[in-house]
Amino acid sequence: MAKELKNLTKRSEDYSKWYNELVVKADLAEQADVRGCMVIKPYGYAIWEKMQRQLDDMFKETGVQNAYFPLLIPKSFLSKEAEHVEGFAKECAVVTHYRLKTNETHDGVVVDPSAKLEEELIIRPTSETIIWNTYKNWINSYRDLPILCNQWCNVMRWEMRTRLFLRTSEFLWQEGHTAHATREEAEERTKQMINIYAKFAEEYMAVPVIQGVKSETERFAGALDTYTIEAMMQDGKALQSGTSHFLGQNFGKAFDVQFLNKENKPEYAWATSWGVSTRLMGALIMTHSDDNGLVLPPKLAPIQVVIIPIGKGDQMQMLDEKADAIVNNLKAMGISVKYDNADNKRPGFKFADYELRGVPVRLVLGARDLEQGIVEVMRRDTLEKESVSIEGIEAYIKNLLDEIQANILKKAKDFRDSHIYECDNYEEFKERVKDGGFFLCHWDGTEETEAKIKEDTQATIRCVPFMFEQTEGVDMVSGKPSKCRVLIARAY
RNA sequence: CGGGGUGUGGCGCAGUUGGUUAGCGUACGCGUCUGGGGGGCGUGUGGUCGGCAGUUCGAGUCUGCUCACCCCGACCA
Repeated sequence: MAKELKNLTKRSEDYSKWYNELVVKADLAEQADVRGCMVIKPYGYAIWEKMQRQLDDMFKETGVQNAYFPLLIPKSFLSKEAEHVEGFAKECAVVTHYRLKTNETHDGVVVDPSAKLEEELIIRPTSETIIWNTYKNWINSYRDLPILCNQWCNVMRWEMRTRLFLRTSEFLWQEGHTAHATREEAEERTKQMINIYAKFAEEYMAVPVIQGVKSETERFAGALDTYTIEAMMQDGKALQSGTSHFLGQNFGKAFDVQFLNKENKPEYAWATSWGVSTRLMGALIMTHSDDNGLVLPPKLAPIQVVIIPIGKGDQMQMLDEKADAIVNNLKAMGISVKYDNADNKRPGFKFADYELRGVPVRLVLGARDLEQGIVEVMRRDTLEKESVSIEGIEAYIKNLLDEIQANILKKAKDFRDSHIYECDNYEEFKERVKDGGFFLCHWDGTEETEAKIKEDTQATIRCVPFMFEQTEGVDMVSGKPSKCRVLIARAY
C-alpha cells in the first residue's frame, strides 16, 4: 500500500468506478473470492458496528428486543405465502445435501448422493416465514401481543450482478418482525419504524431521505404497504435505504397464527417487518465522499480525530508528551482519537491516508508550531486548515465535530433539493431523467404507466412522498387524471 | 440466459508480421539521506504468460476446445 492509493478515479469522470475504488482503497471492503460475496474489512466493519449500536438503542427505546432465528428455512415454509414465494423464489440458494465424500481419484470431494435431503432447505433471503412459523407457538391470546423482535443477521439473495455494499449475494442487516392484535397498532408500528430509519439516516449518517409509500409493483412481496426512505446519491440516482412493511394478516393466515381477542373470538395476528442493511454503508459513502476519498460524519467515524506529529528525532519525546495530554483530554470527552507517531510512514502519506479514510478532524502537531503554542487543525469536509491555540483546543474540536456533522447534512440536503424537479411533460422528462435527479410527476396510478416509464427511461416510481403538499393533476404519460405526484428516479 | 470484453510477478499494464535469457510502473525486502502533502538515491526478492490440446525448427504471440473474471441487459435491499 501507499502510492497505489494515489490515483483515485475522479468522481465526475466515472461515478461507478470512483465508488468501487473508494470502497477498496479506503479499506472498507473488497470483493471476496466467492461469487458475489463481499469481505468487510475491519475499518468498514467498525463503521457498521457504530451504526448497529445506534440503531439498536433506537429500537430498544420503542420496546423492541433482539432475538435470533435459524439461517435455514424448510422449502415448504417459503411457499405458504403465495406472493412472498413468488418474490423471492428466483434468488434463493438451496441446500440439497448434508454430506460430502472423497472422490474416486482421492484428490477432491464430491457431494454424496446418498446424503440428499428429504426436504430441501433455503438459505434465508428474509425471515418472515421461519419467524411466523415460530410465532405460531408463542401466540394464543391478545395478552401475548404485541411481540416485538429484531434480529441482526446475514441473508442471501442470489443476485445476478453485484456491487460492494449496494448489492451483494450475502449481506448483513437487521430485520424486525412484529405481531399485533389490531390492524391499527401494526400500521402505527410500520410508520414508527420508518420514522426511526429516517431519523437515524439524517441525524447520524447525515443522509437526508425522502419518506414515502411504495407503489403496488414495487411493494415487498407479501406486504399490503411498503414504506421507504429514499436517499439521493451524488450522481442523482436514488438509493432505497430502508423499508418498513405493513404485512396485514397475510403471514398470520399463512402460518395459522390465531389468538383469542378480548371478546374471546379467534383472530389472525397482524404483522409488520422492517429492515436496513449494509447497503446503508453504500449510502454513507456515496452521499458525502469526494475526490480525496471518504468523508465520514463524526457521529459514525471510528476515528474522529487523528493527531500527526512532525519533528526530528530528539523533538519526538516532547511532541509525544504534548500529544498525550491532548489525547487524554479528548478521550475524557468521549471523542475517539488516534495519535499516529509511527515513524515508518511520512507525514505526507499520513495526511493523504487519513483523508482517504474520512477521518473528520486532523491535528498536525509540529515542533515549530509548538513553540508558539499552536496546532494546525484540518476539517475533512471542507479541507480547510486553521492554526489554533493549543490552549482550549479540546473544546474547539468538540465544537468542530458538531459543526462538521451539521455541515455535511446541509450540503447533502442542498444538493438533493437542487436536484428535485416537478415535471409535467413526458418528452421533457425522458430527456432530463437520464442526467439523474428526483422527478415529482403526476401518476394515474396504473401499472401500465409505471411499466412504460421504466421501459422508456429505466427510471422507476420510488414512492409517493409524504413531505410535499399534494395537488390533483394530469398524468404526464397517459393524460388521465392523477391524485398526486410521485417521486420518479433512476435507482441503484 | 442473451450481447460485448479481458486473462502476462501482490496490484496496474507493455510485449510489433511467431525469433535469443519475457519487460515496465508500483508494491514488497535491505541500506542510506530524509521528514510541514502520498519522498530521493542505491540494491534486491518475486513469473509453470488462466488451463488443455494442436500447428511449427521455434508459441506470451497462430488454431481449436475449456475455465475464470469483468462490463451492458432481465432480477433486486
